[in-house]
Amino acid sequence: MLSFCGEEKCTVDANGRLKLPQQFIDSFFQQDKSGEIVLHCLDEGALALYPVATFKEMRCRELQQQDRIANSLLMRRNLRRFGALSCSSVISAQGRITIPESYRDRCALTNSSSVIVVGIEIGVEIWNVERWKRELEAISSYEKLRAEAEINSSIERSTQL
Amino acid sequence: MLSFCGEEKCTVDANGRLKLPQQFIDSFFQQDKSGEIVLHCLDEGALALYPVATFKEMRCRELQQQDRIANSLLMRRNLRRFGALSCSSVISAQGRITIPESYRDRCALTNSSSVIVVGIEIGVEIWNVERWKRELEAISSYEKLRAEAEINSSIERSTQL
DNA sequence: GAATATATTGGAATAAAATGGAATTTCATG
DNA sequence: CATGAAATTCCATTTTATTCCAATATATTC
Repeated sequence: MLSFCGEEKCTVDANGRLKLPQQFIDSFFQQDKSGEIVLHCLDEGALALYPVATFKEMRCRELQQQDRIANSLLMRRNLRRFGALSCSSVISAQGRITIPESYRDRCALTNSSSVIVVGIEIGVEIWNVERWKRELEAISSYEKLRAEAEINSSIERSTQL
Repeated sequence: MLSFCGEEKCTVDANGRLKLPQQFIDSFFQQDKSGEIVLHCLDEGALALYPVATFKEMRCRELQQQDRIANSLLMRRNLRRFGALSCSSVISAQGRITIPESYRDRCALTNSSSVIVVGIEIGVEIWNVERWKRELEAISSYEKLRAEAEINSSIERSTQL
């Protein structure tokens, strides 16, 4: 069974909680028996959920350079980005997670309304319905550009032989 | 559970005291049973709170070069910056800290009004609401530039296959 | 140096919100 | 159509936040 794959519609309840689809719950518990996960707001305007180990892997290098923090604005900004926009949570016995209010606002996940939960192989992302539609379009148009560029450069190369 | 993560709204009371969110209190006591912390005014116009050990770690390298102090204006200025704009405090039994008046002024934290407490992985920062909004925008626009550059160079590379 | 006034700190009470859990409904499957 | 699982809603409990008051410490004036 593939982990963290698929796309499902869910609803955020009146208190800002989200019941995850069963398959994703299983995927998270498979990686971490405690059900502990990290919520991280992406700049694209969606909320990513990662197993704790996956997130720590992403962050470990930067956190080793503490002595440079005092004198680097760029480093402090990075700490802010990951500190402020990430928090940990535990999947409850009911399979729910609570999304902090500021994260709901940032990711346009309104209470008592539908969201899309998307598997991303190493975790899941929670998207506002409208934003997810646009993201899919962006993915598609990028692929078209890249494909076109690849074909064009191939033809150009054959004319230079 | 991740330390020093998340973003929360709090209020400074009429006497310049701030009740920290429980999760941050826990993070501080986890690092230092005494609840002793360092307050440091950042040049970005926010107030950073670090566990004492973390602050010392940030400062130790510079403080070891005492022999150079007499001959370096830059070093003396750095000593002033960290000396004058840092002080230690203890989290009270009620989970509150008192912010010195001069620090409140510098960081635009007015009494009886809301502030944002931001986790930065190694400590927390206390921001004026408006300033934090601008800081997030700065972080976000930097990310967007970086993302755009990444996409462009990726397309360029697919023409070189 | 003492008395009064002022500011500062600590703590408790009330109000609000978040959390956990159960019950009902819905959906899918046999 | 029946059964089981999952999802949603609702309610009770606990935790957290805010406000207010008392006690202590500090400063000022006489």
